[in-house]
Amino acid sequence: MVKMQKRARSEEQREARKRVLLDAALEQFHQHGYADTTVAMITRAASLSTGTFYLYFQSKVEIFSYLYNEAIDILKEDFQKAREMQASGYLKLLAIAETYKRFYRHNYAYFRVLGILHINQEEFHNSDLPINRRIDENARELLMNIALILEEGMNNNEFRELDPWVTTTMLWAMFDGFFIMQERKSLEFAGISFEEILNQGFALFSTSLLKQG
Amino acid sequence: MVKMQKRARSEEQREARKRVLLDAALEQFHQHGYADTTVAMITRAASLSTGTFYLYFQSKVEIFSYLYNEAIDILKEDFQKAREMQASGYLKLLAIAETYKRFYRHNYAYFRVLGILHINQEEFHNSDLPINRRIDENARELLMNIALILEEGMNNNEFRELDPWVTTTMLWAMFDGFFIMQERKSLEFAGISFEEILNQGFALFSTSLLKQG
Amino acid sequence: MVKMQKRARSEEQREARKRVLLDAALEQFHQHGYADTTVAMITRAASLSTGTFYLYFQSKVEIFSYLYNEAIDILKEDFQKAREMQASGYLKLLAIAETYKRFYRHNYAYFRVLGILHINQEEFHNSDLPINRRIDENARELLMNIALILEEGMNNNEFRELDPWVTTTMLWAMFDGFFIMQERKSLEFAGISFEEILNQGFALFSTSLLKQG
Amino acid sequence: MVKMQKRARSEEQREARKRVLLDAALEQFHQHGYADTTVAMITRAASLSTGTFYLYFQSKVEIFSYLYNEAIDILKEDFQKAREMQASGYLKLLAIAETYKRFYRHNYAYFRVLGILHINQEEFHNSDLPINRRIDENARELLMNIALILEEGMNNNEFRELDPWVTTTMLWAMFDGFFIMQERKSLEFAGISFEEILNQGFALFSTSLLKQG
DNA sequence: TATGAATGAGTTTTCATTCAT
DNA sequence: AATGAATGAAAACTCATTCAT
Repeated sequence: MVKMQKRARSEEQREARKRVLLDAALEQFHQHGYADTTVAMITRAASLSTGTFYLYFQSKVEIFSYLYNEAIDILKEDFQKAREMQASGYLKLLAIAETYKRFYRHNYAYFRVLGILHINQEEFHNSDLPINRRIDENARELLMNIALILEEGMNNNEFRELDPWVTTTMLWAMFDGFFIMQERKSLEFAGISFEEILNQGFALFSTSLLKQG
Repeated sequence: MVKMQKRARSEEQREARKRVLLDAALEQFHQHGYADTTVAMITRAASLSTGTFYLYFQSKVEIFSYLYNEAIDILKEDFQKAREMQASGYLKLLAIAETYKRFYRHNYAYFRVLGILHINQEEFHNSDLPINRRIDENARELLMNIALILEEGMNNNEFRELDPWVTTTMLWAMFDGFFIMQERKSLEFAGISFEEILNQGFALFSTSLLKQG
Repeated sequence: MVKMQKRARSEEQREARKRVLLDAALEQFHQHGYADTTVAMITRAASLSTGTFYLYFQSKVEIFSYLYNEAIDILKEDFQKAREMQASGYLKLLAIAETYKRFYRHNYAYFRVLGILHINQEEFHNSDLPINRRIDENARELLMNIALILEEGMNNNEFRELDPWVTTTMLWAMFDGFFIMQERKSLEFAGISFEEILNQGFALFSTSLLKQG
Repeated sequence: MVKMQKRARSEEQREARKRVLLDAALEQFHQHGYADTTVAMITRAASLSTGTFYLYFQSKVEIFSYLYNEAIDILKEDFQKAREMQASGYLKLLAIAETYKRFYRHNYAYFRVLGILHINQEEFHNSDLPINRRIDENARELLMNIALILEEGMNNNEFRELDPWVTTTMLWAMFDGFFIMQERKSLEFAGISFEEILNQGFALFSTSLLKQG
């Protein structure tokens, strides 16, 4: 019993430490990008030693993957809420768009993590971490929310008949594209705000989707 | 047609040698990605010495930028043709989509270069090469073709009234997203082909754009 | 006295390791000169890895600067003793000359470091290390000993009235010249020993300085 | 006969080219120091090609050696004049000092070459060029002028009896020291002008040398 | 468990010199 | 003889990861 508790406490501590490192990493990646963030920078920010890092994470890539996964978690939760709303498919999609905007405004560091992943892809391809499988799964679940909204809308005759999964993927790709544009400051350069482009994208997407104009 | 000598004396030969290096680099980047391609790998593939590389290019980033620029050139040429077609706006956009598919099928190495840029963004932000300005200009010209098609279509009452530049940017972002997806094998993972997603994207885009459903 | 462990944890051990590197560097610079000594050579001689070097010193220039500073330290200590002697100015200067000879005989590696600095000046001008400021200060203190001996001798009517600082500088320049000559083997070539020239120099200098011939 | 002339003319041309390269090199070394001057910089300044350089000089070291030798030539000529003056030994030495000052003022680029040699010694030690032997010989001749003045003065009972060659070497070392100091800006730092230190050095030297104070 | 010292592979770039033209 | 393109060795330094303490 006592032992159990001890274990529990230390497990708790372990999680707390992990959290500290994750937060520090998030901040550093946000500030300096992936390549220019060293493990030492993360641990310094977390007031821990370099070696400790490897007690909690296997590698620099791994901690990044965790953050990426968390980013998806954040989105997923809201996507789920959108899906479960009592409303038309159109409004649900609108809610998804809003979720994106919120995410951009209130979780900018996580938002950047999503962008950074694309930007340092190569590094991640080579790593074969279990977390990566979880990410894929998680991303699938995230997207499933959209796919279901689409499917439902089609069944309700609200949306046109399309392959829901292909359409979802396309939508997701579109968002990725927006992230990339934002990340490489192309939007800034073109004098277009992130929200503007997002709005436009959604407008086009939903217009096209709706059975009746 | 230029006979490859041991020394490139004429301007023509010089260009030929540059070409050899560019081709070698294209192949290496295609095979191993940017970070994992060393200058030595490029010169070895070109049967030249390391030092020679720096006779023709300032740095590894620069040669990549040239390739990127060439990729845009390839697209631009066809975009321009699409724009100058005697056809409806819809068909012109279709031609643009076809161009993309062709590019993907016949210029896969260049296609990857476009993807790689996004992926190694950080590296490129810091470099302040003249070529980068040219790239920006080139990309603008490329996109201008789309913007003009859109504008024309709007004037002809074929397309709905939208901000052409925002819409173009959005379209471009969507394509970037497709590149990224392809690059990180997400499509493969989802069991969707690149062409399929591209078709879908265009279908959605044009459907939404056309005044009459 | 500090037992050499695989890891230098204490400050003391850290200093010991620094010492090992300094000694290795001293030996290598002595053997091969500055330019022809690589960091790898130093660490190999110290049985450490390249990376470790940069744990203790910022750069190759820096470790050299430290050695240079130590060379001055060695001289300074003896210069100070000479200045504090209970003796005439003449004898004090003689003691200084002796110090030089001892330095040459017993600290030849350090002696060469002094010569090498002159020889690789350019390299050092560009580096803006904190140690360099310390060196300047240290050199000033070293010379101050001579200046004070001169000043005292002038006050005592033992030496002729001259600007002590200019005279000190001149004396120091003369020594530098001897170092250089030795370094470039000119003396050897002329069939003159270092001690001989040193004696002669001091003889001339002091003769001229003394009020009464 | 015609052939002879042709030969003569081309020999002349050869010398002219060499001169152009030497002048260009002198300027470049003066401006950027030895290490930071590339062969390409020299040939560019001479409006010639890199390869041509090696038609006239064996290496970068060699051209430097030639310049060094020329610097000695310039001094030697005036030293000789000083020696041949109808005047006391003291005045002759004074003339030598004046020569030095003139050299410093009017041939500063050459002056720096003398300083640079000391500063890049290592590089020169390894090279075993014939010119180096000539330099040694030339330097010997240069110094011989001083040695002869000293010897003559001793014979005339004007100077004290000393080993002329050792004394000359010492004087030369002293000058080298002044060059070094100037080169590394130590004098500037100490607030002492080159001429001041030179005066002081000569004053001390001659005072000590003269039989009667 | 925590620490942080040690490791060492890995890569860009320069430039004196050579040599094909 | 002149050119300038080609060569390729060489070296400092970083940083993710390991491992002695």
